[in-house]
Amino acid sequence: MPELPEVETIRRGLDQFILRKHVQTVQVFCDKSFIGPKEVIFGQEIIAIRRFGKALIFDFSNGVSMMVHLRMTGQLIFRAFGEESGKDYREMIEAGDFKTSLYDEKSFAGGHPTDSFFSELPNKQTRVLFTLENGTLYFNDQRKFGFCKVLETSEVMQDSFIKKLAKEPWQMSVAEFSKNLARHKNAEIKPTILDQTVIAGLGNIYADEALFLAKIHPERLTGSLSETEISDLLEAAKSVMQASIDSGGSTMATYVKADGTRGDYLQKFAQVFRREGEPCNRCGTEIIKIKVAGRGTHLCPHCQKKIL
DNA sequence: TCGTAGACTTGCGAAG
DNA sequence: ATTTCGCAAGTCTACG
Repeated sequence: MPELPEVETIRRGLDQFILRKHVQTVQVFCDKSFIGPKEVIFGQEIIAIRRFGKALIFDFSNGVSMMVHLRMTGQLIFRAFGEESGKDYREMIEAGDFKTSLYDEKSFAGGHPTDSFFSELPNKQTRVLFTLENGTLYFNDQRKFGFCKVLETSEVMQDSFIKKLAKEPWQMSVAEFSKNLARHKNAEIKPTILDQTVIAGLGNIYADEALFLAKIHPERLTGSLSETEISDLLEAAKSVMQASIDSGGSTMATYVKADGTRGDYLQKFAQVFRREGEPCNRCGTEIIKIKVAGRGTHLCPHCQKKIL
């Protein structure tokens, strides 16, 4: 799931609920999903929740940190004590009380949208359960690609993933983006911008959306982009991700409004992603879906020409 | 060094 | 209706 905007939304939500709270216990249901000793965070206060690209870092009061990466299907769900069934939460959502906020006073959910957002927890997909002072945080993951990893706070920046991560589009100059792109001159532009060491935060959805906005065909060779196109692409990456963050947490807010139907965010905001067969909002041409570097890829064949 | 295919893992929905 | 199969919002590794 979660690309940068969703992870940032989760970070903000967790700030509301669990910052300054103490971890009482940690239960690990799947060994693969929790790396390192869990005991070192027992009793510790969460003093910060940071984000680097799509990764979250929880800092504890004893100089220990925990990295959480949701990969494709991870979720983080907080429920205050007594809200474990999730029933009231769903009723509230269905009643339409959910406006722009992603959460009420008692619950929060973010990540890959599934029924786990409002059904009873823990469930079959719960990999790790954190008991805090005020409620329970569930790390759920349909597949087991995501993970929690305990490490020293001082070692966070040396982590193999964090260390290689490029800047996020808001911090990156056109010159730096251009330089990073130049390392992949002969690769197609789409896989190049999915590379987190080139630019941080884009995943399959926002890569397609950014390329559409910048009017660049995903199979164009990276080295063929003009300076203007590179600049437009960087702007587009900022724009599509910022819009998603500003929408107040796309995945959650719109998912629940759709009464359990998946992809309402996409119906509402996406210009190309999962819109194959539908008309381009810009020119009316039918959006197509192709495969680029092994990934499903959506584009408007009129707005995004392969050859200039 | 660079580039792509495969692996990891589970469940869903389309296809037959 | 039941079974099969391709595919999925991510990243690392292996191999040419």
